Amino acid sequence: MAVTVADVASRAGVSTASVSRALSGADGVSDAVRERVIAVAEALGYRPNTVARSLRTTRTQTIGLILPDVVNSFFGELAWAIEEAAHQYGYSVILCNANEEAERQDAYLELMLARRVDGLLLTPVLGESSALQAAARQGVPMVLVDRAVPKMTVPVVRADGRRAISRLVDHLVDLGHERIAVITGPRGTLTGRERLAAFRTAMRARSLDLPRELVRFGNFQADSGRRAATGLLDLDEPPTAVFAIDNLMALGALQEMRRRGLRIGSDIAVSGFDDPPWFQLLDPPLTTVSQPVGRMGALALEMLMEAIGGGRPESHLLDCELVVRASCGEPAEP
Amino acid sequence: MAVTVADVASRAGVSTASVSRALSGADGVSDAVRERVIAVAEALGYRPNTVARSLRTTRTQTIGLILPDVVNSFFGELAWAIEEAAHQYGYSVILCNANEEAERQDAYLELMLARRVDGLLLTPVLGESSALQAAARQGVPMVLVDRAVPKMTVPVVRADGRRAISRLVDHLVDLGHERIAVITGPRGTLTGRERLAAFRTAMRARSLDLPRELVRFGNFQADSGRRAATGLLDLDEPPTAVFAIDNLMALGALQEMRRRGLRIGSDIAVSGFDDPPWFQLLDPPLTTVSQPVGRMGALALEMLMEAIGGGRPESHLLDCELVVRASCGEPAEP
DNA sequence: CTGAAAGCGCTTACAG
DNA sequence: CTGAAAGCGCTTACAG
Repeated sequence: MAVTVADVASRAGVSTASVSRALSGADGVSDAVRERVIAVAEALGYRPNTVARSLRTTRTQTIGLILPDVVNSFFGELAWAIEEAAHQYGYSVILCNANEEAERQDAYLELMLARRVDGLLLTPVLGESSALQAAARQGVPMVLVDRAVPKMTVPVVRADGRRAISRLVDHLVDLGHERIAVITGPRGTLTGRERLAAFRTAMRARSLDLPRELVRFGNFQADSGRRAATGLLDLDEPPTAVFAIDNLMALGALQEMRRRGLRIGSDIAVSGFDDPPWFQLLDPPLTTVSQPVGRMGALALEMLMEAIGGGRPESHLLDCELVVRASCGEPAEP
Repeated sequence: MAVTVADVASRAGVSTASVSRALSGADGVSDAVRERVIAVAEALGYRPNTVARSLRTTRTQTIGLILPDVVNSFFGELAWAIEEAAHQYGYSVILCNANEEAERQDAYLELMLARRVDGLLLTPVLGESSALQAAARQGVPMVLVDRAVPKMTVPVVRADGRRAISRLVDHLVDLGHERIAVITGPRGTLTGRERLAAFRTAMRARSLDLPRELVRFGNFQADSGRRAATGLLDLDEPPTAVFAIDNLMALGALQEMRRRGLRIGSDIAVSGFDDPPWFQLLDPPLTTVSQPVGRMGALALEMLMEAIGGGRPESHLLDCELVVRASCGEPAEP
């Protein structure tokens, strides 16, 4: 039913080889033939079948993107930055939401491999993943984003929050806070551990204590932020400032504080991580550690292109930025 | 390099036909052969090449999703609802962001067709689209989401805001507002026209005037909301309430109001459209007309499955809900 | 420059 | 139940 190279060839009175060459822009065809073929293809409404092409060339011009939680605006933004960059390179992206479940991630990984994607971009979920190890061992071009996996040699692009977190602690301390709590990610995650460690280091640098009860472990989702805030606020001596290490846990914590009638910025200082557009719309606007999401996405894609081309891209660590707004007690902008 | 059916066949001592049958679960193979083939496939790490399968079966188990603006959280949420539903049906989704540009939409459409997606889900951008018309004429299974195209017979799933908008106007009027402004979408869009018309009808039902200067046309993006708010607030007699018909324009309007130091809910009433998670986090939480995004996505996918199966799914119009919070002057919940 | 032919890895009538 | 063979629509050595 659909028009094929054969149709174009017979109508143009040439071989399918010439049609293929003419249409692909390869040389080895006379201008006369090329023009005729192009005209005929146009007239017939020929649309190359990329499935057939892929079978022949073993390239699909498609990459797989597996993200752990797309409700999290950080990953939402990341997905679109990647999609945009991919199209720039002539690649399409198939995307999947692992929902922080290892089995789901692995199932999608298998699916991507069966679909013969040219490369894989993923933010691995917590836990062992045999599929991931296998794919890496097979040499599937792959780049990790935002999360590294302990003993894997796969290149990864991540953001380093240390500098910004240290500046955040300075900011809080300068505003008079000493009892500062942190809501971090699961113990098993590098992201959670690193940000917690950075926070702890920064506190120590200011000679401040970080007692056990002020460290709460969430799971990067809003509900856990709510629960963590509950625990903190119910303390005999609650913190005067709270730092949540992702935007969803910050959101949950804020909801709980609001529910209790606390005024952010005066009754309690709050700072988040990531910088979704609505952070600045909150009252007061939220002070936060912002990751360069767009650059991470674009860079991840470039690295993947390099890997697909047979190279061995290096890992990258980008710097985060402290965005000071009013939620820790600063005067709001006019 | 990768393991193929032929490899499995020779190792199992059967034909490729038997391998295919055994692995696909088709009948026409003895249990003995089936078991042997499965074991061998497993041992060899055989992963079927879906590209080859697709070429043969002319089914790709892939759908294309073209959205106009993924920064808009409505479409972000929609994308993920669709992705989720698609995977339930064993389909993968290739997604593209048309960025509200007709040429980009058409380029992606061509790409999807070349990739031989089994079906297409899209929210058409404003303006003529020959590619869209052509695809529809060719009978490509297709379902429109959120936006209909005037003379096209393609099935569409949309949300009807009329009832909720009428309730919103009642709500505002009951709170004493009479000078109510609306920030609507581009004149050319059905969405914009419909919501404006519904608003106008509701105002008339309450015997209220809607003077020209209180109707502002944006483009569904935050900046235009900001500009519209500027125009409204600069009026000699500014409105006491503003209704923005999408979440981004509401966001922009709120930013401008905040910039001017207006207190939402007391100095000015604001209501939005859609219901991203952070609407309830604003101070005060935003009253809004909420669309059933998840249901729209799931339904769109079901309709597309029907179309792919050769059916002619009917269009659907879902109802919106008015979510009353405090941004129009109601007391906040405890 | 041009074409005949092989082959990418599957699935599926067609025989037996 | 089983297999030999054709064919999906391309691209690309290989000859000429």
